[in-house]
Amino acid sequence: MPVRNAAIAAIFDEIADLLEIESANPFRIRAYRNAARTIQGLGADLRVLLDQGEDLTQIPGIGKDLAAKIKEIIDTGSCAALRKLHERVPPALSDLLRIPGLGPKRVGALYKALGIRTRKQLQSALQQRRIRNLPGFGEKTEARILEVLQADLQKKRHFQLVTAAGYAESLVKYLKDTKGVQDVIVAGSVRRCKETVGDLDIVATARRDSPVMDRFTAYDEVKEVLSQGTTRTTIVLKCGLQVDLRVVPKTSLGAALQYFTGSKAHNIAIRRLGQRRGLKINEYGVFKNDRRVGGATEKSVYASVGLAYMPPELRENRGEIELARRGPLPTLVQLPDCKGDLHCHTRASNGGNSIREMALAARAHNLQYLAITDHSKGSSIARSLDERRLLAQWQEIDRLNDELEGIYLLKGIEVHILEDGRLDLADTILGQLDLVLGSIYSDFGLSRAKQTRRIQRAMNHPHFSILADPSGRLLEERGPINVDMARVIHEARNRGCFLELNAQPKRLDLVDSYCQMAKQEGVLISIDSGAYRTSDFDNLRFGVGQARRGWLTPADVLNTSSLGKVCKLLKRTMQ
DNA sequence: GCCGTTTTCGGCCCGACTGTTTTCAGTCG
Repeated sequence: MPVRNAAIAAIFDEIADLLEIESANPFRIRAYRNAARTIQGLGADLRVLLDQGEDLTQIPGIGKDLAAKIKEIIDTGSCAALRKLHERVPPALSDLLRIPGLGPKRVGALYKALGIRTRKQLQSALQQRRIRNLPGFGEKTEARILEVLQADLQKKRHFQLVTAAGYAESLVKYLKDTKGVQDVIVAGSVRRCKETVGDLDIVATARRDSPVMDRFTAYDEVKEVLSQGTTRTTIVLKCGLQVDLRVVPKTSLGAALQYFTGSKAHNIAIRRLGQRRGLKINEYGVFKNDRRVGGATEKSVYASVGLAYMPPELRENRGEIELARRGPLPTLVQLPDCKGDLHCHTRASNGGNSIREMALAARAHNLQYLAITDHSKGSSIARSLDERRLLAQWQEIDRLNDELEGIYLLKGIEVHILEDGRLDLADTILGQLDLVLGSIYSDFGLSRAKQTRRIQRAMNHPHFSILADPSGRLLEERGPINVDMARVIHEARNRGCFLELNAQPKRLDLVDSYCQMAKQEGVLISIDSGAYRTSDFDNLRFGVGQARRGWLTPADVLNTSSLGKVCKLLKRTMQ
């Protein structure tokens, strides 16, 4: 099994953990953490980059030393520096760092003073009250850690964006209805449209006498108040979602929003830029020698370091700052740019509504065209369509196209890509459709080589239009298939076909880094709802959010085109 | 360990809250 980026990032993170417990130079630790984060978000496979002879030190945060370690890990599967570290610090200690309330100093102290290496040893020492007498520990700390261990609270859940956004929107509404409150805005990873969210960050401005913090902790859904101050309060909701509320003066709103939207890596990079200009940037504003020079708006914060306003979805320190320094940022795709939707299901297969209902709902969402793409016969999904039922569906689509104004229905299918790459409907049928989505619905576990070949063969089919659900993943349920996506994207370009970004919250598939790759290759992405019922068209906004995270502009998206142009593009010509 | 319009050394983002402390270290985001 070849070493992948995630494994390299994990090794760097472990080195950082253990160095931290050793109280090593904090900047050296940060260098490992930064590198781990960069590697994880990297669009390209490091092994492939090395094979192509690329210079890894060109990657920000990777210098001579780390480049050599990456090469060592890829070549040998392990890292001598980590092995050496293990001789001094037991590897198990990095697990103790995951326990809230325990940081490197305390984990180090527990190990040095009491020899504690595991959760089990920790729990027994806590129960024997041996920890309260260590320097820096006390009764409260002992009780809190024991509580966390017993309740298994350390398992911090991640929530799908749609779920987190739902909680956030309710809370915003509740907080806005407080005396003296002016603005309440969701920041953090929800604002950046990350596919999963660990906690909510809410920024508010309020008059000094506003009871907003008390109202926050009194919210119906609160399970626990972790900390409460005048400017910051942290709670945990009954569902387990942690929420931070920050209250700042109106003049600091921009700085606070910028600060709490993150990402952390992006902010560090921005503040470093500020530092070089002699500026101090914090959540209250931009300061030059204690004189405020910006911070009322986010735009003013970016302007202070010579950059244009940056959409939240870009703020991941994945090259957006360099991009902004070179010239104007791309104008990212927005929901109203999407003129149609090329993937939905009806009652004919496993959807919940009729074709007419889906058409009317799409029109109500300001879409001009909608492709009906029920499942084909070979899929294991109940009531999938055979040739006979498909022909009947076409007649109904024709009738509706005659009847309905303002929405045009395209005839499509979501065809099952068989294990050997064939499609499970006859060519004569496929040739009569306006578009053919190809999806993988079985044999998820094929080897990388086989899976890649399977998709390439499917795309070879002259009537194949769009690779739907490209990775097949379902968040928290099923991981992505093992496939050489860079190659798939490249081959899609050669064959004139497209990739989908399925906007269902549990899919959000294609991921942002592959969207970027597709953009670079010139492969258009179709942002589709994959709707099963009329309400699912609401999900398109999450697909657009993901596309924006992948730096896509309207020109990079297939369904921003007019109906006429889309039909032309779908009639791909083999190259 | 990385980085460079202070360029091969000497910097490296910044503040809030808690608990254990008598002024601050540790943790967190």
